[in-house]
Amino acid sequence: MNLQHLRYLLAVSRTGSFTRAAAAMHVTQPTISSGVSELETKLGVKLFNRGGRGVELTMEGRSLVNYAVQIQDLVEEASDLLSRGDGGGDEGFQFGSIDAAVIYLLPEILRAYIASHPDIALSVQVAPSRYLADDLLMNRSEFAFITLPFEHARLDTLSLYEDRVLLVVGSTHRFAGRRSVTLEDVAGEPLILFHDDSVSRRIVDEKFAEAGLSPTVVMAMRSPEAMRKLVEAGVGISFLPYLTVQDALKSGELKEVPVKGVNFKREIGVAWRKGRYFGPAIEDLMAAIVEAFEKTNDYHTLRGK
Amino acid sequence: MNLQHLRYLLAVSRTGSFTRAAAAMHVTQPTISSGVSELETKLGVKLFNRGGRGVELTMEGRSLVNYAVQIQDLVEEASDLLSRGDGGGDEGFQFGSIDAAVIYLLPEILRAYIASHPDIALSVQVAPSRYLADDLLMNRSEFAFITLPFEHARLDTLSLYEDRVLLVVGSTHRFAGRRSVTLEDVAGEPLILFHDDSVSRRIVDEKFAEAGLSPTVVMAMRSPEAMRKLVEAGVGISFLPYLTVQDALKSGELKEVPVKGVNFKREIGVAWRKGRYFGPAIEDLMAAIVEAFEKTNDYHTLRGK
DNA sequence: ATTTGACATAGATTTAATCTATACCCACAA
DNA sequence: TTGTGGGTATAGATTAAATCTATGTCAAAT
Repeated sequence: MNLQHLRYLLAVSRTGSFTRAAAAMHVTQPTISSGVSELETKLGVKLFNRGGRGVELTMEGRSLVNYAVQIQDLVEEASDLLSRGDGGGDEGFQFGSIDAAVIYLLPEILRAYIASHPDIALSVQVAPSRYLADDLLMNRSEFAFITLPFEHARLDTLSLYEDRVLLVVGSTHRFAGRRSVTLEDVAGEPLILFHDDSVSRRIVDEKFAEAGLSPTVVMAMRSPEAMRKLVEAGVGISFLPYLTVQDALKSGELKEVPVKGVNFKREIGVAWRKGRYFGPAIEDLMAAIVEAFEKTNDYHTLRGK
Repeated sequence: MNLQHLRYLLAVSRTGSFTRAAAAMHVTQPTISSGVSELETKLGVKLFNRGGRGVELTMEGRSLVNYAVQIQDLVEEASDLLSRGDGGGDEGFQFGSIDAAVIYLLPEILRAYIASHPDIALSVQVAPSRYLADDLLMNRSEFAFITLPFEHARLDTLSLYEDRVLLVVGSTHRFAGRRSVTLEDVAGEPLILFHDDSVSRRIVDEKFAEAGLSPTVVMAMRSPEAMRKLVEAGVGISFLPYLTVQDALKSGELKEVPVKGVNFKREIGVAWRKGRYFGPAIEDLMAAIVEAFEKTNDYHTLRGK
């Protein structure tokens, strides 16, 4: 398969005919015929149903067209970028992070990096893990701090930090003084949890399911800050990562209550596109990060160096 | 530029040498040389700095490598899909929607569609507009209901429905009986607004900025349902789309208060990847949608048919 | 049945990719 | 400096691929 084949495929799908596609591509009709039929042979599927009056795409043809459009767009975008001359991008880059990491894990590392790289403009995108993964896949960010485990065929991940997920209640809640509670106790309370597309939520759901319990979820949200406020206000109780509630625990606005037989954990790590080539500015930051978390060796192993 | 060129580029970037890349690709070294130099000529940029001891990527080279990896992945994914034989996908598809649309605009259309297409399994992804756009671009969904205006070079959009955005307050709030309030009045109240990556939020922010006011935003969220609950509970007041609060207004749990000189609107529409080829099952649903909103002609114009 | 508008096939021709052989370049060491 | 080794560039021959011209075949419409 090559790009020419895909161009012919698209021309035929647009025009609905080999002959008209040939005219549009400024080649002769047999050229289109053999191009398409070579594609069909290579892939082992029929792409068009030939009729006496033009052709129409098969199911498989449609699938391939949808890929071909994407591939062509990428090729065009790449050529445009480089031909225009601003293909460097030495002056800054963007990375992604879940809010917990950017608030509690990164400040010191970033401070040092910015001090030693005054000419590099950093841009941080804060969002939930699954959206950061899209940014990575679409080249909108270089790497991202996300919640693990996060399996994706095109991403490499490296775990950096393990965080406990605690049951927290408002300081006036009736659980506030308890030495511990059971999972049954928790299931009977109004719960404020992460949305069900989040890793932290999945961990909690699994435990309830194991125990055969169905908790009462009164609100599902994506922002731990908002959840913390609602728990403090007594709207419900919640499972939140230690990082996001440590200050509220110290100040006494929230109370941790151990849950018998339950020990929730989540990992925070860094993810990047497999095979991605980092420039020196980015490689420096990655080095600082993996050093801060003492994962330098793991990182080099993953990057194959 | 063709796929072979990109393969050579990647091989050189991996091995750090034309000679080793040649060995890895089972061709001779001059083949790599001419392939790379042809790429460089076509694009008008130098991709590698040649030194006496191997080569290293330039800035532009790195950019192109990052595209090349993506392009190769797509090509591979497409071939795998079709070669494996399950390239059809006639039995169902996924589309995206913001929650307001799926709750208030679509039920009747979907009911009719499912009745007439019993063998098609629909899957709906509910998320904010910007994330739905990613799903479209990455071929994870066929089309999506999003908030407009939403400009993107690779997406076509069609506006379907215009929705008013209202100031709503809890039934016991001191604004509840007022005939109208001013924007200044609103700026002094605790406000619960959408996150600042949402279209509806942007509309509101712009109006405040025009008037030179800086409102007190006590909470920013993505879920209008959660926002509605908080407004009903008296935590603050909010600007919410009519669609999402119509029931609460009728039941009296919320009150609308007109704001002098302000008339917020947002549009809901459908978006899809430019040039995307819909199968008959999808085309049927699109037809039902554009007919329900009386946009059939606009749709055909956009699709060029 | 015949005509017409299309796609398929064969063989010649042009074009592009690749190979062999050799020239050249740079860093490093004597 | 001057050779030497590891590495890339260039030329010309060769092979493979893409495309063209000419013609065959098929299916729908009349």
